[in-house]
Amino acid sequence: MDDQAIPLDAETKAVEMPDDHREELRLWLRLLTCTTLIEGEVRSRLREQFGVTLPRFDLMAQLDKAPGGMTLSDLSKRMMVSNGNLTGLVDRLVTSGHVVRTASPTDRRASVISLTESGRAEFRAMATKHEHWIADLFGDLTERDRGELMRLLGKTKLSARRAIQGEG
Amino acid sequence: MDDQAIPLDAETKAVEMPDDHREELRLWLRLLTCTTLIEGEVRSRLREQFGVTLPRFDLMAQLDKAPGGMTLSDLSKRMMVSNGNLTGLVDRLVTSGHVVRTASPTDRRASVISLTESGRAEFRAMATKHEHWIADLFGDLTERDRGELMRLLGKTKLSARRAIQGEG
DNA sequence: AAAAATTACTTTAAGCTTAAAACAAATTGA
DNA sequence: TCAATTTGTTTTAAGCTTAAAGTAATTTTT
Repeated sequence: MDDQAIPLDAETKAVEMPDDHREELRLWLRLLTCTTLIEGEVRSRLREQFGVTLPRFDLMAQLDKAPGGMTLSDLSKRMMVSNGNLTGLVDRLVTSGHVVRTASPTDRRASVISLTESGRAEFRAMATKHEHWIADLFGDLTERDRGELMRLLGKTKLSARRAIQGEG
Repeated sequence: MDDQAIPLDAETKAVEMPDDHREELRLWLRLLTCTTLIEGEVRSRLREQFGVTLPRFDLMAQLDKAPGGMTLSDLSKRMMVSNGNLTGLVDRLVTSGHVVRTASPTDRRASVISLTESGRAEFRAMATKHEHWIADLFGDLTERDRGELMRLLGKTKLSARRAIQGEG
């Protein structure tokens, strides 16, 4: 094998070096930047225009999709946050009148959380605006871009899950 | 123009309805899911294997790239977090001996934050592992996938910035 | 040079978030 | 059946995060 000290250009280097993963790192940082950027803007607009926090909005969004309500465990899985986190979040939303806790008829440990009528109405108004903000934030992507990004993120999601399951 | 009440299938609907942005919403939620998934796993491994939190790691990563140190404002811009947040984060890292504050020679308001020797050594060890984790998490994407995802996220970043600047 | 505006940072209050420990109810297994 | 395990939730302690208000130093404007 030819192993002489021939200078390599950047392209070649990336291929030749067995353990260089700077490219994946840059990809991850860019993904993180996009999310942080958009999330921050959404958070800011929700606060300014509706006086609501993003976690509260996210929780109400989950409940809006489940007319019969959800348990804390369901919410925890869907929202990918800890159970303990939800206890406090739900408490505050109960206090503000957006959601109610109902004893589960089938499981005495669990309670079912649902939107109140006013909570649902308030959420729907916010959700409409929210959807427009998102459309605007992604507005410079073509339909083709969006489809392709969707596909690649789907693949990324599966890859991450595989890596997580494999180790955990 | 033919404007009769002909039933539309889902495909046609998406095209015909002027104000439906569910597709962008789904894209955003998927982006968020990917980030949350990966971030959670990285956070968990950093804690288990090194007893360090993700924000501490992120801060050290910024300082490692700036041998001369950085001011809080620099860090704030780079990390996209508030100034007040950094004050506490830096305080804790000073206490644990990972970073030092030095009075800025040119600006009496500012202090320069830099890694200590041991802080840098510790970070480098973590960073090596971290890079492998990321490579593994993105491991099922081909080189072509990664390039394409990088490009689309770049476009997304610009689009979001445009939408934010335009309103702000 | 003095006033006005900006910049760098800290403090505060409130809320978010997690991990870990605890508890009770439900399920599984012997 | 009864013990062991799992599941649903809460509590606790610590740390993260933000927005807003405040302080001090610097820069810009007049």
